[in-house]
Amino acid sequence: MRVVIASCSVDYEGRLSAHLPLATRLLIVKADGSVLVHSDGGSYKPLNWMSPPCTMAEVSPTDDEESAGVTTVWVVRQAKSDDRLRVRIHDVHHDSAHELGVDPGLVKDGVEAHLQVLLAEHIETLGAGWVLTRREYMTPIGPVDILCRDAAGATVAVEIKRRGEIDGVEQLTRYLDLMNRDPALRPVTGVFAAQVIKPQARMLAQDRGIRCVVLDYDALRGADMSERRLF
Amino acid sequence: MRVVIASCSVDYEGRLSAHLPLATRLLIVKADGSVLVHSDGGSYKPLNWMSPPCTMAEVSPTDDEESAGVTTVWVVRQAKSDDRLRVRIHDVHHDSAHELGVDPGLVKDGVEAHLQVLLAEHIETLGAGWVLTRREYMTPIGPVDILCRDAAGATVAVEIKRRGEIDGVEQLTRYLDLMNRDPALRPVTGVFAAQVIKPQARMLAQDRGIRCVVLDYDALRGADMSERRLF
DNA sequence: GTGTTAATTTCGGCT
DNA sequence: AGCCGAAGTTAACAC
Repeated sequence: MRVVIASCSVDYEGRLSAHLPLATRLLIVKADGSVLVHSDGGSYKPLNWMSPPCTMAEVSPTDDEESAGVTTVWVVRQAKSDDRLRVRIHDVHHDSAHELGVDPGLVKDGVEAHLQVLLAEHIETLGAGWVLTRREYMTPIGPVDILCRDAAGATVAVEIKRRGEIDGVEQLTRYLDLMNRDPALRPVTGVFAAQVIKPQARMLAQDRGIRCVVLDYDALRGADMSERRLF
Repeated sequence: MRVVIASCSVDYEGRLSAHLPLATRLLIVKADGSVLVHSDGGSYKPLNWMSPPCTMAEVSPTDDEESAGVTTVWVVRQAKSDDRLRVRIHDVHHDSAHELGVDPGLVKDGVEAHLQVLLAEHIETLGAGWVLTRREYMTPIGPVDILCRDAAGATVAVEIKRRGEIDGVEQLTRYLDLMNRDPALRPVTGVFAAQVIKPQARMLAQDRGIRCVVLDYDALRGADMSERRLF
């Protein structure tokens, strides 16, 4: 990986045309030839970039560029499309290369989908005698995370979030409104399940007769592990 | 902006939990306190990050961490949510800070939206006597870029792309199918307009009775400029 | 490989 | 400020 701090202007031609006026920026050249142009702000998205597979060539500036103060030009070309990036470098403040090796990669955990699977497999967490009807129950306005029946046989719609906020309660409310217009399902009650439920969301749920359940992810996973060991 | 190359492990807790095992990576700390963790591959998306507004604090490792070889720990906290990032740094291969100044920002040009405005203002480019009905004509499956009438008064739907590829033809086909089911609009023909039209897209369009038009962006802009000067 | 959908999406435009 | 939709989206997963 090569890391460069330099004043430069950048032009991209591809799905659109884009131009970056002269300024000091961070340039990153990765091992696969991909290039990122970052400013000292914004989010993780670069101002400009070229995705792999691509090739990076360092060429001499044209006469016009040289008289404008350009010392080096990077020409980056996409291998499959005809996207191209031209980085006109003026002053270089830093330039270093580093051997990083392969990255073991990100391990994600506790994502909503995983919580959903675990809760569906242990639906009795919500109450003794509860039975799973199905996961991802499709409605015209989207899938209900879990549909199940309580001990009395009444239908319950469950909305699962890692963090319970107001928009999750709104989502569940829309599902409940819809399903309660269906004579075959009515009456349907709601459970809002999350690892953490924000006070505002809890208030709103309470106000709408929706039960809030705080999920213990480690306990659910633990129960799942020990159960799998038994069979 | 601070640029660090170091072996580190990273843990993120927030909307999800994520862990990066020990490896050498590029760490970027921007002026607003935001942090990016990049590997030597992948796309422009970092392996892990913290978006502004956030605060970054360098703290001493715990005893456990220190005995595991950790020399420094970065604790990054989101200002508004309780997202947090913990970067456990082992060996530092590079560490430098740079003053970048404000970035003038990206200038986009030739984007589809601009083409759409220009073509709408010069719809006679498609044929003498053609009249604009409206831009961004909404349908249940999305907006049709331009709806107009040809010299004979027949309705024409125009799809505009900078680069005409197959998916653009598919998109226009969906609109045409839909609109031709509406007795009030029927019959609706299609024009696929782009600065460049790929042979495969042209073949598909031809096969479906869709007319292809190559747009000359500079000519459209030129016509627009000279016209604006007149009034 | 191809298509479909989620994302710690980000980003811009509009109400 | 919030809502909606596009993005040079990217990335993971199903088929």
